[in-house]
Amino acid sequence: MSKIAAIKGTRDFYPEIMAVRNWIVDGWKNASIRNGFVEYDCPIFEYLELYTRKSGDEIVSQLFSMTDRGGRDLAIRPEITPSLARMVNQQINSLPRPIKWFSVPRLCRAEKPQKGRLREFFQWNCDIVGSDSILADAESIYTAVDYLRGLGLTAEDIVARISSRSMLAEILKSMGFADEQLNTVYSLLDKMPKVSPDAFKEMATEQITDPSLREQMLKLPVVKTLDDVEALAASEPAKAAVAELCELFDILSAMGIGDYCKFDIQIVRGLAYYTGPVFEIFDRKESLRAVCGGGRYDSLLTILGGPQVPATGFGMGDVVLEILLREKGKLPELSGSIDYFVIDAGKEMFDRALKLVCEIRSHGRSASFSYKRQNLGKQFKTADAQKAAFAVIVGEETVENNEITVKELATGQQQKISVTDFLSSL
RNA sequence: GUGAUAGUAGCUCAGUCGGCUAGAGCACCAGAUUGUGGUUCUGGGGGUCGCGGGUUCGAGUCCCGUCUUUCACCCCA
Repeated sequence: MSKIAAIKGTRDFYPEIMAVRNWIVDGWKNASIRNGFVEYDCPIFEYLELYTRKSGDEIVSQLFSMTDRGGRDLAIRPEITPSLARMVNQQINSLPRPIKWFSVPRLCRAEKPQKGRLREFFQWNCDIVGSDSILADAESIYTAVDYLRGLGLTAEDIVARISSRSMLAEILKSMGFADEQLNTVYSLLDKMPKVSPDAFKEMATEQITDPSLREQMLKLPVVKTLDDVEALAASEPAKAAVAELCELFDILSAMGIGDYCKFDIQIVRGLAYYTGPVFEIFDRKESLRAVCGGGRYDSLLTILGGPQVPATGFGMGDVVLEILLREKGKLPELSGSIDYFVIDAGKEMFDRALKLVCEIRSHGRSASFSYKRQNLGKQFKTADAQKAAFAVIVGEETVENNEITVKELATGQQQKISVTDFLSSL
């Protein structure tokens, strides 16, 4: 019989890797909780329409879909935000606002695997629903940076590049662009960092036929600061949008992460549903794809048949994050280990040793022992292989005066102690 | 979906011009020291050389296809 392989783009989490994953997920959960978010979850599959409603039919080729026995079209979740919107919609009138929810869903996308992108991964999501305050956007960005900063990543290591969809739209409109032309410019800006200036001009010439509009648009890549962009804001709405983004930066500075944040007009987040401030977090070298991305999406609940409710949030995947942390040497040494390994000094002491194992366990500490009756050397080897912190020897003196020998394996120091004292010290 | 890259033991790899029964290190298992490990010594298991076809007296090696890996593009919620 041939062996059956794992599906491409998926990972097996052997204990060593599982420890890393747990460490990452625990960090996400802690950061969420200390920033005032509460956890939720939902099914790993949904009606296909939940995703096509938001992203269009083209999305179907990029997710894993299936038909159930009743002929219903379903899909494994490629993201959790539509489910979040569905859940919020269902209880919209009874949930106290702002709703600050987080989740760490396992997601699947039918992608071609490459660096930082797999077909199955975990993604930390934090969302704030029911507030249109710029403070919510600030808190969303702060939470993501707070987590990364907590791992020891400095403003030298990472940067949150921030812009605003609504601001860009108002600027473009004040330049004379029509609503239906906006997506073209978004997509151009998004591609800009990947192509040469000449190639960029060529793309612009191709896609924006009106020469004066094109000339206006080509001013955008030159924009480096919010002051630059303010000079381009010709209309009142545009000025207001710039002012809002300035306020966001002021708040982020007040929160103490100003040095992690940088205005970048190129951040448009694809053609997604974003309606306001948007951001992506990168490594400073920008050799990796974004480790985190998010922004304001005020129309999603409406798209799913709910009322108009403002929302903002972000997602952070585990794949790029792990690569980044490995590169930066920020992954801790993690090893599964046990507290006590109990060794018998002879077959006739084994019952007593086994009893001690169970007593240690009932005190809430981990304990293990060898299944084979072997000499001390072998049992010590096993204790070492299992990375036990202490070895406990049960011998003649245990039978005679209820004493055991406890040896700290790292230092080699050992001492005799009564079983009673030992157990009460646990 | 497009292009490139690679695929030999659990892992990292060697394998000459196509030629005996395909190797090494690490890992794993077992022995050697009869109350002390992590760092000794000895031995062992484990491979249809990704899979399928072709060329050849003979294929890990050459050719074609296919699957998978890695990387980039498209896309990126």
